[in-house]
Amino acid sequence: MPKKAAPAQRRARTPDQKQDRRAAILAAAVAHTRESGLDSVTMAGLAKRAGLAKGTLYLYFETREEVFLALYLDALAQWASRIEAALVPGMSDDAAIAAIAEATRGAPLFIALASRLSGVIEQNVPIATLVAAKRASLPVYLSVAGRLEESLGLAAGDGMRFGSALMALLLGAAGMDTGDLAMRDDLPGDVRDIVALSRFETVFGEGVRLLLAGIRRS
Amino acid sequence: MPKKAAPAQRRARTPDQKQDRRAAILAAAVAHTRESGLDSVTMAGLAKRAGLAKGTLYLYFETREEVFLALYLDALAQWASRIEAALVPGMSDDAAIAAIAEATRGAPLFIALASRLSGVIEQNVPIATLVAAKRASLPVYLSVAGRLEESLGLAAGDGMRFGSALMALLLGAAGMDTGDLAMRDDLPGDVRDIVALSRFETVFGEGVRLLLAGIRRS
Amino acid sequence: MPKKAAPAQRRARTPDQKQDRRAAILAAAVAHTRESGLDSVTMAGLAKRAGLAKGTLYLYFETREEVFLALYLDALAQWASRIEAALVPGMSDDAAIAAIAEATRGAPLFIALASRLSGVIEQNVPIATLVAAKRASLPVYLSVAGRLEESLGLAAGDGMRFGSALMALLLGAAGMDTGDLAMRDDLPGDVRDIVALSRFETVFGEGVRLLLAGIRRS
Amino acid sequence: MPKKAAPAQRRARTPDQKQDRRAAILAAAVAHTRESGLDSVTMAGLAKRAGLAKGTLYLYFETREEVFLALYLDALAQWASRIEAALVPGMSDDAAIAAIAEATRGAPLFIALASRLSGVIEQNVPIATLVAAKRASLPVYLSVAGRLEESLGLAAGDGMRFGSALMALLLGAAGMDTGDLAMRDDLPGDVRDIVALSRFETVFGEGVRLLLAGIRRS
DNA sequence: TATGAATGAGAATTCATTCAT
DNA sequence: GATGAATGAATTCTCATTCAT
Repeated sequence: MPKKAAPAQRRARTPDQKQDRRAAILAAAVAHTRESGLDSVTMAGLAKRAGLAKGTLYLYFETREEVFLALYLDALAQWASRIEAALVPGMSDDAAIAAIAEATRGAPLFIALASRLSGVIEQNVPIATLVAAKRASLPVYLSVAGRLEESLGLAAGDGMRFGSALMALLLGAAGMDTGDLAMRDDLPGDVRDIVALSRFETVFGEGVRLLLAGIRRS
Repeated sequence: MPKKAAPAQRRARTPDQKQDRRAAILAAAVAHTRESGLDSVTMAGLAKRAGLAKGTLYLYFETREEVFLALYLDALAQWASRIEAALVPGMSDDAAIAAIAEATRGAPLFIALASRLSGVIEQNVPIATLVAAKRASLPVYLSVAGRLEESLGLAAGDGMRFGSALMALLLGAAGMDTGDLAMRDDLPGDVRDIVALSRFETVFGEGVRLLLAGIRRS
Repeated sequence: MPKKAAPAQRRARTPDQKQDRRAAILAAAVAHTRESGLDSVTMAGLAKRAGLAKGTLYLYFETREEVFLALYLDALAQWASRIEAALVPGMSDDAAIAAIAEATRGAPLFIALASRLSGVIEQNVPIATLVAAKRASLPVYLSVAGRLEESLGLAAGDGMRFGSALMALLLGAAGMDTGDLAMRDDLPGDVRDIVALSRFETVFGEGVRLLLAGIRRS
Repeated sequence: MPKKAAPAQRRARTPDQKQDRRAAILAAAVAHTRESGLDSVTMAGLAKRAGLAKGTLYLYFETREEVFLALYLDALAQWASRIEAALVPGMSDDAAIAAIAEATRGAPLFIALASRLSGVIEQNVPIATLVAAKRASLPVYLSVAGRLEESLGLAAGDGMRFGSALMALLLGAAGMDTGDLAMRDDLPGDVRDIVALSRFETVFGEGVRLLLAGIRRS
């Protein structure tokens, strides 16, 4: 007796529907990442979470890395809008530093993705997709740079210089962060002190302060 | 099921000989990394390259990550000595910036290892080894910080503040670097320009300049 | 690093086909065991023998132990049906003893699997699978027990008591069996006699006789 | 500068000293087994525990299995003496059953070793050692058999017949035992009942009762 | 006698991707 | 468009045993 196949997911025919489904996949990825970390994202898990079959994912993204790249673009846009919202013209440097730190604190996904961007993601994505992504990200960078200039009173061009350094600092400080290590109670006190030297909060906060002072002076 | 054994490599019996063998393993790892990248290092490959049996590696390092950690400590020491040798009291800021950039350029292994330090390496190493590593690295950091202070005429304490930010910037700029991407000739011109924005040289160089100006001002 | 894939074996799409494929894997395992013993079963070997890729095995069994557990359930069912077929109401005790011994002789796989059941298999199987297996085996035990009662004229409940002891005796006698050892011609005569004391046939046969006499008397 | 080797263990020269060292190794094995189980015994662990070097072990035992075989002979002797001490002439069958069960309960090492005897140990031991072991164990079996006869009033020869079946039952019941499984609280009630059917205590106790009744009747 | 450095075979499992249906 | 069965490469670590010293 031949059995019926399991009923397939309703097909997405219109561009809007396809866009929705794409968004649903990304949402599943975000949710999974929040719970279990970026590295544990698998295509199978994503599919199940999105209520789709594994193969279907490949109708929307050519590779796993393409999912991450799309995720990155979303996260970048979000981070940018948080930063821009937090920066207001005429604010003090201290306030700006605090605002930047605060906006960044809330964007762990952005940090995780940005760290992997050049190392892994860009190596495994069709060139056309990469070109599109680069083109899509430029205006975001420019926008943040512009906002930095106007809110901090920087000279034209300094927004981008400051922004680039800021981004590097952000990634580096995140990479140096020892995470839960500082909380292990089996660490000797002196070692705990050493570990504390590379806490994200400290390194990033101090670094931003220096960068801002530097851009003012230059 | 009893296994066979077999004599092979001359045995390292004295502490000195054992130290040498350990160093030989690390040297093999460095050589392999230089050719094929850090991620492609496997214990089997390492063993073959060092002319040892796989099991022998585990007499010297408990896990693969412990190899990396040892590698990091060596690379850190080398980087530090390059930096310290390049920094001389009384040098101009521009000269210092160039010296730091130059010293770092020659230490790609250090950068690669540092990037993975907290993310992967520290998660997979016995706590005792980690403690030892942390304790071993502190004097190196302090030494670099001291050298920064004396050569750049920084106030006490500013060497460490500057150094931490410098390290973060270094890692971040390395992480942002798009590597060979900028050289692909199938990239449209506008995209190539975008990619160029995150070249390591540029980002790191500009960033160091800002940091140094900032520490001077603060 | 993306992996390649490749089409190969015809796909099992319907539940029936999947059941067939599952059975084919188990058949491969049985064949291999018969030739080389249970302990030499490897997933790689199984895959090759079944004409499948290694990964495919894991679509049907979550772990190696799950294969063994499935094998056990099959072997149990077979052993039970052999026993039940051999036991007929009204047969003499001697005939029953001979029948049980005979039925068991032909089930070396069952014995091998049963020996490992609690020691290894049950320790490495998802709890849900274990529960299902336990539930599946109960009716078999009950059926054998019932058959023992009706064919041997045992009181209600005595079938299970006798059956449990029988199973223990079976496993123990199999475990004591020295196998080929008795046939080595480099054994001194006196030692050969000692070894003969623990031959499976002897120990099991005598033991069953005692158990049966015991259950009759009790 | 050549370093001194670590001071070696004082040499055992007289037969007594050698015997002592051998005993020390076995004692280490017993201690380890009690803590972590038989399967986790490694030659390296044994050496460390006995305060010897790995190579030294091989001066006293040719293979790992030979250690187990020696362990078995000790455990057998102990179990036999417990059994014999517990069996007194004129005792009731019920008392005898209880005594046997009790004596066995306290000999988990004996059970573990006996289970592995023919399967693994005897396969990996030099034939001469095996012959010696077989010859050494016969008088023990005979002694137990004799004791069974005199304390239970069995006919000549029945002691050995009963004893063989008893041993098989013992091993089999131990092999069927599900150990900690019965205590897992994530098991459904019905499954827990099934698991309980193969508890060592129950199966062995009931089995001995049947065997004894059987030998009385035959 | 004692040491301990060196050996190396051996195996389970994951998961991105493809493509027949 | 959607499905999900099939693929197969890729890698760490253990430990009994040997033998040069």
